[in-house]
Amino acid sequence: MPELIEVEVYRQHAEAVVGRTIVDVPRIDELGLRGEDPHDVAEDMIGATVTGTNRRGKLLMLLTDGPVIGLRFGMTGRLIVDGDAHIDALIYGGKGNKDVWDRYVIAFDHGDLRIRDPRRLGGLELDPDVSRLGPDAATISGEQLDVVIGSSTARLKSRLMDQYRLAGLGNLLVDEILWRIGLDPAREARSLDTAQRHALADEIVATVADMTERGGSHTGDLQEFRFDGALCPRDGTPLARRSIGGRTTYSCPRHQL
DNA sequence: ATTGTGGCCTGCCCGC
DNA sequence: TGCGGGCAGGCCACAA
Repeated sequence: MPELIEVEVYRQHAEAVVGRTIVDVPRIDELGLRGEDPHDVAEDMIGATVTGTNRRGKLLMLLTDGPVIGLRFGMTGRLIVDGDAHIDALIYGGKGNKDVWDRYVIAFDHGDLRIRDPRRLGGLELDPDVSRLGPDAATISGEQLDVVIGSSTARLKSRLMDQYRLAGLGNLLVDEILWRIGLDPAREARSLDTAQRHALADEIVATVADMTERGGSHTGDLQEFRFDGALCPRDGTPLARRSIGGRTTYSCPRHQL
C-alpha cells in the first residue's frame, strides 16, 4: 500500500521515537535483509540512539548516533509506533491486523516500533545508499523531470516509476497523475517535449499534495474506477486495462494521448 | 547501459 | 463450505 504519501506519514509518526535508545530487536525477518545476517544487523542497531528521521521516496530512515536504519514497506507494510497503527483506512485488504505479521520490531528504552507486513515484501537495511535514488517526487521541478525523462525509450509510466530516476511514485499515483494530465502511460518517455515535461512535473507535485490532503494514494479520482469495464469518470469512455512495466494500468484511451 | 520480464511472499476475493 | 486460480499500491535479479 505505501507510496510516497504514506511513507511520509509514517515518517512523521516515527518522529515520536527520536531521543530513544534501541535496547533490543526482538523480531527481524531475514527475508528483507538483502542477505545480511539477522543477528549481525540486530547487534549493530542495539545501543543506538535515534537522532532524527528522514525520507526519500518510499524509503524511511531513522537517523541514529550509529547506523542509519532504512525501512521499506513493500506493498503491504505498515508502521506501528508504540502499538498505535496509523493509517488504518489504508489497510491492505481492509481488515487484517495480526501480531504475527510484525516482521521487524525495534524495542526502545520505552515503547517500540514495528513493521507489520503480511506479504513480507518490505525490508530493513542499515546505511542504505540514498544516492542511488532519484529526487523525491513530492518536490520535483520541471528541470529535474526533464533530466529524469531524458532521451529514454522506455514507456512513460515505467520511467516515472523507476525509483533510481524519480523516487516515490507507485502504481496508483502514476496512473492518477497521467490520467489527470492526459498522457498515455504507454507512450515513449522521450516523446514529451519540454513544455509537457514541465507541466508533468507540476502535475506530479500538485497530485501528491492533493492526495496527501485527501488522505492517501488511494483517494485519487481514478481510484474507484480501477476495475475491468469501468468508464472514465471524466468523459465516460471505457477505460483501458493493460499491463505496463509489469503493473496493472488503467487509462482513458480518449483523453490520455 | 538500458529496458523488459519473472519471481519473491502471503492474504484475499471470486467463481465453481 | 471448500478449493483453485488470479490478483495485489514494491522491489530485485536476470536476460536480451
